[in-house]
Amino acid sequence: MAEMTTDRRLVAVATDLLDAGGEAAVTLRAVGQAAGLSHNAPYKHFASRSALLAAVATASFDALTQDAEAVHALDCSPREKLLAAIGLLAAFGRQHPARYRLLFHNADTASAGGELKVRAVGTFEQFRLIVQQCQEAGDLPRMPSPALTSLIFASVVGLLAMESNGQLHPEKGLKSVEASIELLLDLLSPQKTR
Amino acid sequence: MAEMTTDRRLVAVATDLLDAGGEAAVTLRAVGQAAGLSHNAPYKHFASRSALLAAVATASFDALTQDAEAVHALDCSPREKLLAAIGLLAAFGRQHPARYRLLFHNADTASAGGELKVRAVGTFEQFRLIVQQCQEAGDLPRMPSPALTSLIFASVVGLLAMESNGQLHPEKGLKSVEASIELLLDLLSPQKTR
DNA sequence: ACCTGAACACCGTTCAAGT
DNA sequence: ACCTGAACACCGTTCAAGT
Repeated sequence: MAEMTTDRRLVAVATDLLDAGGEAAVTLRAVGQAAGLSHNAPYKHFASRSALLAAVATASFDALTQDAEAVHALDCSPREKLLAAIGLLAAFGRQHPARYRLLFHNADTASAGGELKVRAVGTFEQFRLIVQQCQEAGDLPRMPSPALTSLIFASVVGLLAMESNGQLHPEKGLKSVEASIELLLDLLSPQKTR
Repeated sequence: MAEMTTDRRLVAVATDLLDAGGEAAVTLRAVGQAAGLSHNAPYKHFASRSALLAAVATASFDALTQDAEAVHALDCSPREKLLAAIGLLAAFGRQHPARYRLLFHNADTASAGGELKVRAVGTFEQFRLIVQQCQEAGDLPRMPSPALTSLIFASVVGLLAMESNGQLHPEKGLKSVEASIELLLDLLSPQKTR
């Protein structure tokens, strides 16, 4: 921890600022100061503020992928794995809303390519492997796993967006993210016995 | 058109700037100038930049609701209505990505209440009415319509987010937003005969 | 009631130096 | 190679005036 390249420290500091105060709080001046450097030092490691945020996103996708891999390695039923992986994403979105937005609802992230895109695909791939296991166990319909995974993944992303937007009103019959996803999985299940 | 209160003109100008150049382009100086006023005039009508953007969001939810009402009044099958309403949302997200983000993925919009929240609920309600018709026609499972609507609505929102993020790769077997939604509706359909 | 202009404290970014 | 400090052109916001 103590021995960290300046690049990594800048990314870590920017991540903390993002989590603590939202995207507006990630100013290069604040990043520099928190890293014990001048307001200008970030430019020696990143081409721009956007590039720094892209590095934050890349690292976050990586962390998310690692967590999903850990879930994949868990010794439990595929359906439980899938729910755990979804819970992972939900927890991330709730605990770090600004960072979650950077990963899934940001224009710059969207138009980025290279390393960032590769890492995002990696996160998705972990989910796909778990969905595939669910299919093999008969918990989800037999069909190409990428199409099914993107549908389930999108549902989670959309539900989290609605929750974060305060558009999921339990008092009006709208279920929580978790309950909605369980409902979806039940409706998709080939044996509708649950 | 020519006779417009200053409030409305400011909202219209801000909307155009948002659509044309993204959220960063909506500066109060640019808004004032485009409206033929000083950079300071917006403050006489809106408490802050956030308040102006909230007014933009409110008006956009309104327009979206009106369009959905028009679809609801269409003379076609419920399923076609639902697909048309979803197409409406998809077209909006693709044609005005920055404004779409303001409506569905913005922290300030999320924490807003009052008029803005009311309008957002109005948009959702139009979708719910159409979903309910689908249920009555036997195209969707019988269950409380709010829970089913939020699930379908969230899927659309999430798929659009993934598409906009470039995370929907057709070459990798991930279907388009429209194809994914049709897949979802087919999987949800009580009579799996389609 | 509605608008303007100057001013303040910020920002991202650039550039000429420093070690 | 890595960092600093001054400077530039922006911003949101405030405030004292103007009509």
